[in-house]
Order: sequence, then C-alpha cells, then structure tokens
Amino acid sequence: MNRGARTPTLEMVAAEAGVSRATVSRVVNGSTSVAPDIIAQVQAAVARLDYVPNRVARSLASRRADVIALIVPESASTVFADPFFAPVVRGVARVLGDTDYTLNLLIASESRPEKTRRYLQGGNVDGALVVSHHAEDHSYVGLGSALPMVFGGRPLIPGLTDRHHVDVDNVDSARRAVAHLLGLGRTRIGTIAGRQDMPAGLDRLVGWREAVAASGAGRASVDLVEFGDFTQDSGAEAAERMLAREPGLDALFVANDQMAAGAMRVLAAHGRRVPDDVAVIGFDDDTFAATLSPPLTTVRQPAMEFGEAMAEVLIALIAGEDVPRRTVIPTSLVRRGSA
Amino acid sequence: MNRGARTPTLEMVAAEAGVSRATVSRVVNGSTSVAPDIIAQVQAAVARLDYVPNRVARSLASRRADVIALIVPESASTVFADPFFAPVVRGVARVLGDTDYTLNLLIASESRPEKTRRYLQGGNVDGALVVSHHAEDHSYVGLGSALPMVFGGRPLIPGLTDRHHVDVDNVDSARRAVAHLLGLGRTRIGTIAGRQDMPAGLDRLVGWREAVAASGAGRASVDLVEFGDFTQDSGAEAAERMLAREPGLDALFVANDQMAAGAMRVLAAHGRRVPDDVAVIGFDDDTFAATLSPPLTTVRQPAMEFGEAMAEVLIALIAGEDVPRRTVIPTSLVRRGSA
DNA sequence: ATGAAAGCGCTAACAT
DNA sequence: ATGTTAGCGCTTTCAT
Repeated sequence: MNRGARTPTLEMVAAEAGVSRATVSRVVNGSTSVAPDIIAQVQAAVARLDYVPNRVARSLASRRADVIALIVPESASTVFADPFFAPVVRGVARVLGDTDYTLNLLIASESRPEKTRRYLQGGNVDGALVVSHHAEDHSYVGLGSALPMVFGGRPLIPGLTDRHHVDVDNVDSARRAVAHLLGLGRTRIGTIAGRQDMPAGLDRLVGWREAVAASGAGRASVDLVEFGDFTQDSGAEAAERMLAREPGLDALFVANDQMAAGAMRVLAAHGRRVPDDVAVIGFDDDTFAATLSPPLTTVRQPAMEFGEAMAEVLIALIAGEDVPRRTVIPTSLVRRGSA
Repeated sequence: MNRGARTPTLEMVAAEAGVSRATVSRVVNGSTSVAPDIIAQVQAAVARLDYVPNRVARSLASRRADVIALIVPESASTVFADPFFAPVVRGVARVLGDTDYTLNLLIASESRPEKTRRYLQGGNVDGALVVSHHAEDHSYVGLGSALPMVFGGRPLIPGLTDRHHVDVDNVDSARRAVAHLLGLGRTRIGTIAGRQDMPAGLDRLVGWREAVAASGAGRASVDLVEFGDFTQDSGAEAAERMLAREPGLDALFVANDQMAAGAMRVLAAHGRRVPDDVAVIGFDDDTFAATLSPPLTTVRQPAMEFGEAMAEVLIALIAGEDVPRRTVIPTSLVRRGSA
C-alpha cells in the first residue's frame, strides 16, 4: 500500500481552519449551531485539503454505519436471472437514495456462512434485507435480534417466523385467481405448484386448494396438483403429468409465469387451445408474460413497490419505530388472453 | 435501537479468560505464538460470551477492511439483465471465497455520486472492481490512486486510461472473426457496431475495419457499418439500414449476440438465408446464442475467468505487488451454424 | 457558539 | 509467550 502520502484527517482540517476538531465535525455533519463565518472557514479548509471523512472512525464513534445490506445468496446467477430481483433492488435503491444510507449487496458465501455473519454483526451495517431465503438456509437464525432485518417473503424457518417481513398475500391472490377461473365456468381446475420449501410455493397451493374446495367441487378436483420447481422446464414436465392424469382438464393455475410458459408449450403440443380448451393463469407478471401467445393472464406483484416497502420498514426499524411484523403488498389480476 | 444489552467486547473476553486483550486478539486472529492451553481458555470464553469481533474497530486500528467492492451503476436492472454480469460476479466470488475478503456489490447512486465516493474513500473497502463504466461516467476519476481499483474493460476516460484493467482483446478478436468470414470466401462483409462510448463498441469496430482494409477490399467495404446500442432491437434496425444500403451483403460481423439475434430476425424477414446468403458472426457467446436458428457462430469471452482475473489482480494490487496494467483474457471463435 | 476531554473496540509495536 | 501502551480518526457529552 502507498504509505507516506496519507489522507487528511479531521484534526488537520481543524488546524488548517484554526478551530477545534469538534467544530469541524459539526460543520462536516451539518450541525446548525455554528457561526456562518466559521462554517465558511472550515469548508474552505476542507476544500483546500481535499478532506474526506473516515467513515470507519465515524462508525466506531457513532455506532452507526449508514449502510444497509441486501443479502444475496452466492448462487448469484440464479438470483440475477430472476426477473423479480432487479426491480426489487431498484425499489430499495430508490428509497435509500433519499437518505444517507448506502446500499450494499452482500454476496453471502455459502461455503463460509460465518464470514457473512461476522460482517453483519461486526458493525459494518445498520440493518439487513434478506431476499430469496430457502427453508434450508438457517444462516440468519444465529443473528437473532442483534441486527434489524427485514425479510422478503414470509420467513419459513423456525425461529425466524416472527421476524419483520414484506410479502404479498399469496394465499388470497391464488384464491382470487381460481375464483376468476370459476367465474369463467371452469370446473376441472388443476394447479402446478412451486417449490414447497418457499412461502410462494406453499401459500399459492393453499390458496388454490381453499378456493377449489370452497367451490363445492368433488374430492377429485382437490387432488389435481403437480409440482415443479419454478423453472420453465419443470412447468412443462408437470403439465405433461397433469394431462396424462386428467385429460378433461379445463383450467390451470400455475404458481409462477416461468412454469406457466412451460405448461402452455406442452398444452399446445397436445393440441389443447388456450384459453378455449384450457384457461391458464400464472403468477408474477414477469416481463415476458405479455409476449407469450396467447398473452398470459397472471397475478401481478409489484416488485419495485415490494423493494420500496422493504427499505422503508427497515429504516423505520433502525430508527427504533414500532413497525408491524408483516407488511402486505397488494397484488392484482392482470387479464390477458389466456384466461 | 436496543440499547442496554450490548454486544461483548474483546476486553470482556480478556477478563473472562483471565488474560490480556492482546492475547485475545492474537487468538481470535489465529496467531501462532500463543500457548495451546491459553488458546483453549480464550476460545472457551469467546464461546461462553458469544463474542463476535467488531470489524469496524478492527478496520480503524488495522487500516484494513477485508472488503472488496464491486461497483454497479444504479441503473441496476440493465446490469442484472446482462448475461455477462452474473458469471463475472461468480468468478469474483469464487476467488474471494478462498480469502478473508468479503464481497460487496456497491450500488452506486447516480444522482449522488459523492455518496459512493465517500464510501469508497472512507475506509470501508480495501479495493474496488468497476464493471460497465461508460465514457460519460467520470465518478471514479476523483478517486485518483487513493484506492486500488481494477476496471473490467479498458477505461476510456481521460485520467483513467492508465489504470489497471482486465480485458479481452476486442480488436484482435474482431479481426479473427472477419478473417474467418474471408476464409469462407465472403467479400461484402458489413458490421453492426455497438455503442461508441464503450471500449467493446469501439474496439470491435476497429478490428473489423482493420481486417477488411487489410483484405484488399475496396473503399466501399470499409464503409459498410451501421450502429446499434447493443440491444436486440437496435441490431434489427441496423440490419434494416444495412440491407437497404447494400443488398449484395454476404457477411455480417455484429458487435454482440443480442444485436446479432435482432439482425438475424431481419435477415430472415428479407428472405436472406443464414449462412448461405449472409454469414453472421456475433460476440459474447451469450447463453441463448446456441439456441438461435441457425445456432450463432460467435466470439466467446469467458465471463467467469474474467471475474476471477479481476479479483486476482485487485488482491495482488492491495498486497502491494507489482501487477501489469493490463490483463488480457483470451477469446475463442465458437463455430456454429451461422458462419 | 465553541472547545476540552473521554472514549468507540481493536491492533501493533515494544517490553518483558 | 504474554502484557503494556499507544494510538486508529471520529463523535459526543460536558463545560465554558
């Protein structure tokens, strides 16, 4: 490292301006109670020396970092490929842009979880946002309540279930999607459910099941479920199985758009017309949903608002405010051609 | 914030273990020169108190942060959508996984560049990686040599051109792509160039031009260039213009795969067969390149190795080693169906 | 409105 | 091998 030419300190600015360090600190941090001419003097000294405050020292003294981490699992390619992710980040960034907080995507090394934990607990951040945590991922339990945290989606992990989180009402959204299908006169309504180790997978299945059961359909209908893992291929495979089991299927609620796209491919391959023979509803309203043929009817969750809400809740939490454990972002059914 | 129940300090561990703070520090940092029984005592105390070192205090005292930042422009959605980005991050993460460094994607607020600058200069990080910087983006010039930095791609900005960077040899790669086209007997070889405010855009055009000129083709050929902005649509539009100008076109070198996909769409719409009528070569070897029809012949740049190299260069730089300013990652021409 | 002084929690000579 | 002693650069009471 280049020793020698060292960066100017607050003390040097104080000397240059002929005031105390405390005064420089006040000016730098925008305190009101400093005489105008002194402010000018200090600012001139700051400019002359090209002074930049040492944030680490400030953090140590003030016990604040002015940093918020958004924790991302190292299997980064998966997350970056998820069309839901980018807008969430943008939402967070937008909210933080108006504050003094800096946003920090922390890539969590999965092979060395203690590295991440130490970083989070070591005073580097004031709070953390957690997205796409799976049921197996217990890395955050240890953090206890040591650090303000907000989860994206209902935490599934024992010991974390009561933590603050932002979520969409997956159960109710699914219910409403099925209600729409019923309103269309459909009676054999199947579902392709997602991974059951994620809230989105679990809850959307529950909503479908509740709505189908409440419709007075027979026992058989409630068993019309095949599972996928949220990828397009898994959706295609699930649709194959579904069609083999229930050729008379007339509607399909799919737990996300990717799988819905796969399912529609298979439906077409089997000569089923959408929506005439089989009505299809997806979930997420991914960017490509409108470009499928027919355009996909789907449950839209506003990703950017989701990110904004997460950031707002976390900031309030850090400020010591009393925030409800659960913040629900409303979804809406986007009617397109497929149902 | 929850005042009161404060986190244990090194001093408390020292008291608990009945040794000095220095000894605790040694044990925590894995120093060799501590007696085995003392090590055990200290570790027991650490476990009992659930002690986690304060990294901020450590940073202040040691003048190291053990953090490396990867700076990402706030227009995050663009970057996350770029298929080149995820593997680069994975490469960086892979290298850092073997070290004590933590990786930190810093979302650079474009409206408040000083926030980013202060974070970087404030002691929070030991070094920074910069990807996808545009020519207008002068935010890093101010950093001068205050912080070890490695750029992905040749820095275009005056004052930054001599900084350390990792790059592919865009000029030579383009030259070789054109050579391949010439080897196929093509004589009317056009190019769709990318944004001219990015090295990839500039250099790939230069390579094409040099190769075409060297081939002894007439003046006219060297003018067979249309510009896009690296998006698929811009590639399609450029191809339209190209075809209008030069119906006799028999080959196309396109500065990236996205634009190549757009161009192939247009070529097909105009009844041109690829590669029979027009041979097409792209650049990047994006994931979708092999799934186009015909599969796209393209210049592959190994994104993960790119990331690995960036991380390795930065680590060496931080360690004070003498590293060449420029590290070149070799590319290869992937022959598929389009040329 | 300004300054003096006491830390924040840790590391790194230097001593022993 | 272990302890002692200064800081790292800043914030923050508490005086004045």
